[in-house]
Amino acid sequence: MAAPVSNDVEVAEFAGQLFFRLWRASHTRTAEALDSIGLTPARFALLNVLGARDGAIQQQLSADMGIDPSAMVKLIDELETAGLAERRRRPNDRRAWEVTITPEGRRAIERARRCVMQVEDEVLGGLGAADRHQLLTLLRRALESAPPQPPWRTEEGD
Amino acid sequence: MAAPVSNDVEVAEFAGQLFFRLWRASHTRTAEALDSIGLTPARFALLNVLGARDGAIQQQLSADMGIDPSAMVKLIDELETAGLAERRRRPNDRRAWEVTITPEGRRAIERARRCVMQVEDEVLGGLGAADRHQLLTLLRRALESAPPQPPWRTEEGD
DNA sequence: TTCCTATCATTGTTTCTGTCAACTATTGTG
DNA sequence: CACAATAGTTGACAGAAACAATGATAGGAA
Repeated sequence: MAAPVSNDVEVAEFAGQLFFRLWRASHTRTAEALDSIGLTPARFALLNVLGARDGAIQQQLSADMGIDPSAMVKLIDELETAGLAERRRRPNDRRAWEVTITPEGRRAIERARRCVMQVEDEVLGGLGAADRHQLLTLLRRALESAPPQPPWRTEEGD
Repeated sequence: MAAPVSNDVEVAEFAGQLFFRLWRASHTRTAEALDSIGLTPARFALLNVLGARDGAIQQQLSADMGIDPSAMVKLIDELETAGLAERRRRPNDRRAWEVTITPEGRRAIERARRCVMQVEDEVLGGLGAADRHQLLTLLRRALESAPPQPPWRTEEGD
């Protein structure tokens, strides 16, 4: 068994590489933590979007998350099977399905958020509270001004 | 034709999601930019490592980059085919291959770095110089203290 | 109305990538 | 010498993602 890889910053000098390594560290741990409550990073990401965009149709959801509509189908299937979300026909347009979050889905969000915040504590643990807040602020500002993405593939939520 | 997806920060409230979205924005643009000089993000990442770890054997390189040894084989093959790197047997241990960067490889690094820095200007363009420096500093510090990764899969360099 | 086109969701297909196990060659060790 | 360990390589396999095709519905034009 090989020794764990060190997070060598010296060779990861570009922002993109830093983003990737931090995302990877966060993603792995998040996947492990969410697994205990039957979620995946992608499912949690969708639940999170539903928490703010409840009742949106699938097209809007896939656009919001930046994933392919066909990937959204599978994701919603998973949530529906788990009883965390439901489809219902949009009254005025029977082509579209509005996706709503169930009460159990809301409870799952709360549990999942605690998991994810704990992971975030681990990943960003080396930073003090002020630095951490500053980092989050800068990340959000950078993202706001970053060039928009093409209508995209599958998102790995966290 | 679907409209470009907005980088909606409101629903991406966790650090992992922000890392992912910023990495994705950076990665796509970097791939496009590097394509014009026959490179990929992964090849560039390896070239970059070779610039600092010239003469290292493949095992060390794959550990440094956090990718599988078998993935490293293919990556080096690509660089060798392009004349940017070379394998040579380690004198004392004929099992191991030392990987060295060629002069052309060094020139490729320079060209590639200009491409990548230009992309970084686009992605982080919304931040002022001071904020940008601050962000990079915080990212490096976070990565240094983040929990080490298991001996991992393929890295998407930038 | 009827026809044509566009939209929403879904399915299936194809392609690609990473993961893993096996294999060769070489080294070190009892 | 026999045996285990290491470096690299190969090929098979599984999973994911992108894309095209389909069915159902809506809206507009003749």
